[in-house]
Amino acid sequence: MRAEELKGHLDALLLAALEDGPRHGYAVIEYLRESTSGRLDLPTGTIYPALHRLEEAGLIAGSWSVVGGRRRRSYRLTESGVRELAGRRAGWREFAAVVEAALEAKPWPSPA
Amino acid sequence: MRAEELKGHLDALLLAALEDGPRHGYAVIEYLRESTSGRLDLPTGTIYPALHRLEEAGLIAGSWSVVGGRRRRSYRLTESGVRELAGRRAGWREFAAVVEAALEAKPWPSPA
DNA sequence: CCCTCATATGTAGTAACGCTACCTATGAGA
DNA sequence: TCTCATAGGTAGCGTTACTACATATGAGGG
Repeated sequence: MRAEELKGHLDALLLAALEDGPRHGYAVIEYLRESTSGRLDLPTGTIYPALHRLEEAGLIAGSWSVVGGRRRRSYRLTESGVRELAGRRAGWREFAAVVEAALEAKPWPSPA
Repeated sequence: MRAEELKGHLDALLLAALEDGPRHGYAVIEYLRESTSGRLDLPTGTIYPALHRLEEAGLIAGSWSVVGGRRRRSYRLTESGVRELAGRRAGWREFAAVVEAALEAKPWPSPA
């Protein structure tokens, strides 16, 4: 699946990916791929700028480290990020409900 | 709710709004507002260009008429539009499933 | 008669954001 | 040596919903 239609929802997924502890960008990609059974495979050109945006917004905090000779930037949720994630989750449910209402506002909603 | 987060999904809603018969732009706005209990109130600057796009793409077909002294452009789904709508509905379900998987995937199941 | 509102359609310009394509660098394994 | 997986990054593009504005008619109130 392309992340094209993710517009406006990617941030929520990134925050969720950091909810159970810090991860670096590459690991976030793998996490999202695995947690969606391979259906969501984001390109690095999508992930890294998005993480920078979230850091700039103060929702996540990054720190450099070196593991196995490779430098990593690990991100953790800030307090603000935790609140934002909660709001995003609620926002998603609201959004999904609205789309489903509009999409399925049909006299035959369920198979007889 | 703003349609900002609709990016990539608005077309599906517009096609769905025309599924049970032709409507003109203004009526589409009202339909979407009512079918979502007022939660989705789209500005005309969003609707009209979007309808033009869909017509250009051959998914809907428009025709002018005059009702009560006011000109209207009514749109109906083309065959291509009907197929597109089916695909969009399937696409939505897939998309929603992916987002929910990523949003709710927890390595540590919440049941305490 | 005038003014405002609801109806009805439209455009111009802007901003957001995920994309493609590309670049750099290290460690492991063939 | 060569390629792949790992790890980070940027530049520029295309799409798309937005704000703000413009036009026009009919109905209703003052």
